[in-house]
Amino acid sequence: MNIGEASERSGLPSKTIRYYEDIGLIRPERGGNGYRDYAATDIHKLRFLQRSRGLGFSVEECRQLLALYEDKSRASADVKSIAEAKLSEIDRKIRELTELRHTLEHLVHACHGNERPDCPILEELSDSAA
Amino acid sequence: MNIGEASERSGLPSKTIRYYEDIGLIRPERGGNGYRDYAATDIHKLRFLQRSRGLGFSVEECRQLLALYEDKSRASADVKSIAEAKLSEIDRKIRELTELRHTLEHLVHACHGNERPDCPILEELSDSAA
DNA sequence: TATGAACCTTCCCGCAACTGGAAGGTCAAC
DNA sequence: GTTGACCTTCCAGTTGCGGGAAGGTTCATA
Repeated sequence: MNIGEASERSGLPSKTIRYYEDIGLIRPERGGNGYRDYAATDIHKLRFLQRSRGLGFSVEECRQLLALYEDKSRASADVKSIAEAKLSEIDRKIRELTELRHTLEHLVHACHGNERPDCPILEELSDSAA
Repeated sequence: MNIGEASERSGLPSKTIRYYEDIGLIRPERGGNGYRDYAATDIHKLRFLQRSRGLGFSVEECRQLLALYEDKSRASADVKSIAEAKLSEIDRKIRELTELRHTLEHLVHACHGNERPDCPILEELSDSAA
């Protein structure tokens, strides 16, 4: 199957699929005309990539997950530890964003938002220790 | 003052300060030896940038904020609207990450994390509609 | 049979916001 | 005079693609 259909079936843009090939995540066959030819297992991998990227795994993490997926003798603990690391990373990001939210909300509430030039937001950014 | 001291006082790496100059955010004087020479107002701007970047504003947003900061006739409403837009963007990111967290936590809990190869995480990534 | 659209190919540039490193100039101390 | 810590510019790399050029292939239609 050509890349266009692979794109439709996997939910990934053709550009992305070519990129994944570039960085060695997938290796489709080539037809006599030079076109990429995707087999069912390739589509499977592409969908796997689409989902794991959607879950916030980096491409390198996806590479690890894909390797574990193809290694029938791997322990589920190996996969779990990657997922747990990602989980705590997500937690950290949520914490950081929440703090940011508080600070910014405080500033927004303090600002009158009128036609006058005095603005607590700029004052805070400029003067104090945020 | 040289870039090293400007770096210490602003909390920004020298590389970043040079980059901000490259993209036109600051324009320090130059000494006879070609060294950048930072005045107090430059340090002020750099700290402003350091804080607003830390609050999650993009460099382009920082450029706007800096322009508003320097424009004594601007209305505080202009600043407030930028901050409010950023606030809802942060909210959106938090929501997305929270959803992600739920999905991933569900998978992690479902996985035994032992020496056996069966792993619900990989099964989910591979088979179903995440 | 021609031709036009819709595919496909490779290649290279660009994004954000820096970071690292190479090659070289300057300055202050010993 | 020489060491070492500064400073300079420039170039390349990062992440994960997207845009677009220049060209080949395939298929339907006039």
